[in-house]
Amino acid sequence: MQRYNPSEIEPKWQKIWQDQKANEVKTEPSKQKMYVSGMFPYPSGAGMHTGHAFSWAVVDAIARFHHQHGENVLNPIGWDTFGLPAENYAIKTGTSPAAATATNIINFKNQFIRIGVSIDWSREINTSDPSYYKWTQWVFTKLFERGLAYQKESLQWWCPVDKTVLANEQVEGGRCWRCGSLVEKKSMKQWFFKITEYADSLLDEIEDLDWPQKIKTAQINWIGKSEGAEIDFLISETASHRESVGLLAPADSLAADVSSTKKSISVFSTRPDTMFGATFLVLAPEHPLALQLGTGEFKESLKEYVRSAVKKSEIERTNDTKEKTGVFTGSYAINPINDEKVPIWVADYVLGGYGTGAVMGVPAHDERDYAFAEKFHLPIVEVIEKPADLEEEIYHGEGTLINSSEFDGMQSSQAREEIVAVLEEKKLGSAKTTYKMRDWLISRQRYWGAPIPIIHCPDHGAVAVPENQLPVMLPEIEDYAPKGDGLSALARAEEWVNTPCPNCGKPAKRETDTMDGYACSSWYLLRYADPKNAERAWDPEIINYWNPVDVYVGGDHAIAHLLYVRFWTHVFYDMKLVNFKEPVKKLIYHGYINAEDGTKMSKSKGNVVDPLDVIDSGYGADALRTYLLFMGPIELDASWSTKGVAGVYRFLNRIWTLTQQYLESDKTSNVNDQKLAVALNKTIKKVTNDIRRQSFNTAIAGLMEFVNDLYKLKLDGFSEKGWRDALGALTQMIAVFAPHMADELWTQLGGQGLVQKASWPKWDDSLIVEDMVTIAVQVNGKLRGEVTVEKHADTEDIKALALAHENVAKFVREQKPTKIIYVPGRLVSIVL
RNA sequence: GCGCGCGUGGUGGAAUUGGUAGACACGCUAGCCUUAGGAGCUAGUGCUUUACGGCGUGAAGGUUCAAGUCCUUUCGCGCGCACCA
Repeated sequence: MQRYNPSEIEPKWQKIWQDQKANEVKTEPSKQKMYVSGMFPYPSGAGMHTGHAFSWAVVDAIARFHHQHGENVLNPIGWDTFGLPAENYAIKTGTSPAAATATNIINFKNQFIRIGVSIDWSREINTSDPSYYKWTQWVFTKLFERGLAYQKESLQWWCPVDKTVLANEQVEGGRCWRCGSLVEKKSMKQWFFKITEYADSLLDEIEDLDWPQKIKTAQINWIGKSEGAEIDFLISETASHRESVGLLAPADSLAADVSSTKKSISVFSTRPDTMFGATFLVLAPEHPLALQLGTGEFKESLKEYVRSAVKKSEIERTNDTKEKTGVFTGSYAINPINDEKVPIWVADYVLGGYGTGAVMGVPAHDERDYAFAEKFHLPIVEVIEKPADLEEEIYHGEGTLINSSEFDGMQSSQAREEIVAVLEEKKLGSAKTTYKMRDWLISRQRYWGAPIPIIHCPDHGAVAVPENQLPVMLPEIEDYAPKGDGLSALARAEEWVNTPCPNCGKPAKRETDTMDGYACSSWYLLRYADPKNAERAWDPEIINYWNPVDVYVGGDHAIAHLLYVRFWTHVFYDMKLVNFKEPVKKLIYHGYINAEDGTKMSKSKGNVVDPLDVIDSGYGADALRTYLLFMGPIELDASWSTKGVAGVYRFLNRIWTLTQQYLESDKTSNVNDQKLAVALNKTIKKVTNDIRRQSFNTAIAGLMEFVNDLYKLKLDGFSEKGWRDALGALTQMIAVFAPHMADELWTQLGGQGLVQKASWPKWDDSLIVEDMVTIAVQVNGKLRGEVTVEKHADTEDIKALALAHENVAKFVREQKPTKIIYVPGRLVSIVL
């Protein structure tokens, strides 16, 4: 008997799939399409890890399942190759990032082939290939045309180690997402994408996405919409007249929307209804007016405070959240609702980057303002009636207004609108919505990225490189390292930098920053559908057939990538380049595979499981993939278990052995055919439905159960037809998880062509219900027995049978049941 | 602090709409078999009890004939955001 030997059959079938181009698909609008993709990998030198294997075990199970349903399945792959690791490696070793990337791609591609994923290799894309980044640059120029790409001087996150700026989304807990060093704030002129203009649009569509709730919530929180009002507090002349001229100098750094000519400070508040309780103003240390408001004796301490606060890292400032610090400026402002004079303070608990960088302090109804007022002995005025049973000092809920002159007695929700109306009339405020999300900072002072296609002309300013001059090729250079002067290595490629202005032909200079790698990954899901198009980024007709992606699989990038890709698609929709707003219908966000001890796999701990080692050690790719999906629900984190792989291998081996036994035996009988039919139809139904809802672990459990049944039933025998139906369907179903073995067994069983070309087995519901069904019997909610009845038995007969049951009768005794409930096919509940 | 999710055997987990809790697998125990292989096969395995039975889904209440599932309170864990006004 032939033994199950994955190391022999897996390479054999991988070659056949390659030779037959088995997974290449064409755009055929008449056919039902299915587009499934994993998040394309960054091909690192270390090779594929278990996370990749897991992602693509999921992707491939879905792809193959739909393929077997006769759908036109697109399962592409590409390489996300721009970025810091390749560049840092290049700097360290002196090889070019392009060369290192090319080697890594070959390596990764071989590894993907070895796990047997049904990828359409004709659609492979690579973001650092000029034929790809030409179109990334083209998108940039389109955004620029629409005013969605712009340059601005502002304070930005700067990674001192990688010597580049970072987007907000790339700063994790105050640290660089790549190297983990503490980031700093640096004022630089940078390129941005105006994602804030799409904040509402992105927010509106979230609800309808078939995405995990936690990702949707994370995005909603990140966008952070809050509705309220912007309110102007006039600076009191009496306190600051001596400084008035100097005070009104234009803002120099942070863009707070303070119109200095109006001599006022704007604050943002979601609670204008509490305005009568605003007893002070607080400015962020970064606020453009902060220093200028200093008067007399307060000037020095203010200067000192601002200097140290701005220097402090964001981490330091947020870590000591308990103790509030701040200084009085010596100036006052007028509360526009009651004309009260309130002191202006500067404190670092107010953030420079949110709202206007200034707040009105309402200590009675805000915990932070309360802590601040307590510490500095500022007046606390209650303006919303506190519920009687509330024990805390501060009430931040809604309620009835008090101490608010003509608004007394009004409900806060109504007062909010009326107070804003009054302010609007006085031209001292208006309703306003703010967002936590900032514009997407996309320039990087690094070499290994798509050059920003802009030429700076002395006469015309920033000019987009015309489409016929794209791509702006990355020049070959010797030294890739950034020098920390805020310029990328490209700035030193003089021949490349100096170029005529596309408008006037006069000498001009290229932009030397490159684009954030996330720009490249914001449209690749479109390019897969039309990967070879040299005329344009994509043909809308093709994209509108394949896209949006039906199922997108990944375990990372909850905010950054998954928000950016939505943003670009919304823009493309507005540009009429696609006919859908959302790029991804269903998102599967799977968990991590941890090491055997439950901790994160890491090279330094030496607990990394290399998927290729698992394959090579003899278990094979089929066992690896099946095990990864059997570990548990895919959205949960799981810990690797070597014993677990062995168990799944044993299961595959049992299928193999059973098939060989059938092929070698000549004895047939049909004693168990009926039981077999029941088990088979049940299994097909369960496995089909489980795979549909991505419950792979239970689908595999169902197949295991079926195989166990086959072993038990075969002893007495099946007919030839019984065997063929069972093994044929089993092979087709296991193909989703263990495709190599499936094709091998399918061929041995005499199947024509590849398993995936045969249509998925169907079940017959009428065959699932056995003639006799077991009904549980409960007395007062406790299980007391079981009765076996015919499937169409009469309800009254079943109830009678239940009461007659020996053990049941023992518990019922003389008592007369008050109620007998029958749940068809399941149980009888007797209530005494 | 706010938001989201989760608590089930020795372990990973199952129970799709309230209807026999613990499927399937790992581990463990016993037996059989052997061309000693990463074997294979068979049976058993929630806790407790000699048994009948009793108890069991983080804890405490509640709704119901019936609750892992629904409601209230509470404890613990994980993730995301975090002085966002």
